[in-house]
Amino acid sequence: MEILTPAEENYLKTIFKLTESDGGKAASTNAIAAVLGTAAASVTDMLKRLSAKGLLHYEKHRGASLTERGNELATNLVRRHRLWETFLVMKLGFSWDAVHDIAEQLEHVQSSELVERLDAFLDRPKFDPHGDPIPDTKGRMASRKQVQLSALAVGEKAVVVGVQESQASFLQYLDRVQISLGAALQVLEQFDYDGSMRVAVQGKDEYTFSQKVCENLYVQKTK
Amino acid sequence: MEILTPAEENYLKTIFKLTESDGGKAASTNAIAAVLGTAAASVTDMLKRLSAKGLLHYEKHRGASLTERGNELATNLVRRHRLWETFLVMKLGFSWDAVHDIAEQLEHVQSSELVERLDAFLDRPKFDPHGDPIPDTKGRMASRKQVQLSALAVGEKAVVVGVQESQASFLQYLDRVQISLGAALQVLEQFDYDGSMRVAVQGKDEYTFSQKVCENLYVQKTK
DNA sequence: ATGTTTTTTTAGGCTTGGCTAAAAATATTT
DNA sequence: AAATATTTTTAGCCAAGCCTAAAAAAACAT
Repeated sequence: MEILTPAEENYLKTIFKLTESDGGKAASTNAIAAVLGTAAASVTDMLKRLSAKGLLHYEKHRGASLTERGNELATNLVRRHRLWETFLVMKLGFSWDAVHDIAEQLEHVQSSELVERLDAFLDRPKFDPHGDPIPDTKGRMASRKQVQLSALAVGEKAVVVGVQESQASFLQYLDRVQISLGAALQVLEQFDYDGSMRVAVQGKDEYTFSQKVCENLYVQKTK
Repeated sequence: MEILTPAEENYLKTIFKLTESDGGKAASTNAIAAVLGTAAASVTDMLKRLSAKGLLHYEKHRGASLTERGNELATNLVRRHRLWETFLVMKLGFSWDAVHDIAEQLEHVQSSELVERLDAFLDRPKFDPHGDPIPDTKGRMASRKQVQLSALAVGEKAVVVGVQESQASFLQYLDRVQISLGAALQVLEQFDYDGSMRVAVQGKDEYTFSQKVCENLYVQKTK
């Protein structure tokens, strides 16, 4: 496992995201520069260096795409980022939209044992607080895109697809309020004061769920 | 709050430790170089830069000592380091001697809100797993030097001076086994298998304490 | 007090990861 | 297909943080 600098890791991550969101096409110099907020010339420089290290394929004027090794490292970085975001929200009580910048720093801490223990501490979550899947040690991840119930706006409809923490007491509570995997929900009202929500379950019953419940429930939006 | 690079922070921390352990005398160039593992010439360089930033007093051939501002920043870094070490041991289950290198990285993450929330999450601990005091936001810290009971060797004697987590259930347990603040202990036997210890309490009763108990009990060594 | 040893500083270089300005290659228009 | 516009690369520069080798200052010994 070669060790990369934070800057190198950020390039890999950026190229990873760009190629992913653009169906596997090579990432262009300008696009990378735009994401990282650097000059295009700096990108060209770095692409040469990373290419020499075997982490990406690069040909002049032709953009960059990750090698298998580069992909592995980038996926692992995404894993670290999403685990830290989960930690910040679930354990430290940050709101899910305030954690990105801190996770950007934490993701560069080098220690595979730390990541492994953090994963275990969080009960091996499959999704981060934004609903993005967390890759496992081998880079595999769920493909489903889900969000916390608490992230929905009034009026939105969704289907329950999972829970973050699956303690018996929480599952019993869900049973009590008629919620099971696949249950259809619609947000009727939101109370900023304590983060609770009034929600229609299966189009008939209405319940008010506390913030804690809303954050533990994962849903997929529907129309 | 100016932002320092990790390298700058490390210099401040080193000078902080050196002047502290040497009764306030200025830290010498060579001593700093030895701690950081860098060349003396590099230290001279950096001392000039930090002096220009007003973080330390530096005169040629006369060593360096922190200004008030430098002291503040260094103390805050120590706070962050010790909080992260506490997190790694108490929450992630690292052994207390394996956390230093990881904390060295985590301490450089820039976010005062993160540190504040981490502190709260850990129940505002006063000492880290090595028994060193954790400075509070204003830089104040306990002066007592204490260690976890689990850090003692067979035969060593000590006096109970505090607990890490002070939930009612733990305090009740202590009551049950005759332990209160100031109780005299002597380690009679240690079981590597599960980290438990047989301990003499007040020179008369003997109890076997689980690893969890031994890690939650803070003691001061006696002869 | 003078010479020797140790410590510290200066001088000059190197790498990383940035920058700008100009040149070259590629894409797009007409 | 030629002209124009855009993208990318090259060339040259910079700061941070490190290095080595040599010079200078301070400390120690005789």
